[in-house]
Amino acid sequence: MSELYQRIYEVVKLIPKGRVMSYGGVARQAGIPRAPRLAGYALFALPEGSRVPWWRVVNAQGRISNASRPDAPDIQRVLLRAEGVAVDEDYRLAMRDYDAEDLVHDRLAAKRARRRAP
DNA sequence: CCAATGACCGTAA
DNA sequence: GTTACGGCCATTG
Repeated sequence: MSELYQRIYEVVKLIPKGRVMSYGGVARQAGIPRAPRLAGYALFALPEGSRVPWWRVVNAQGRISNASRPDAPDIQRVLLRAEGVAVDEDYRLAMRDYDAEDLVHDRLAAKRARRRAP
């Protein structure tokens, strides 16, 4: 597994329950601003029993676009709704309310600061 | 090595 | 609010 994938997984793990992030946002916070598609690859490559909350990642339009399997969008919607995220019948949600990029950015900054001066 | 591929993004209309 | 298009870049064949 590449080091890049690990960075992506670390970011996704920081998304709190009931919040989401775009693929581009994940890529940015992982330090690969021009490779949002890579986030998709990384999630596609996730093993079955992984603890990475992949369902909290949607596209920048606030829409579930998961084509890994035909029924994947429905699975993802069920998981999100179970956390209190309102997803409509067209698999869309309000990014304005749920985007956690700033939050994750702060958590990463705090983590880096702590590592620098424990 | 080159070409195709894709859980995408930003901008433009 | 939408959809369409060009660009991105690591992975795959």
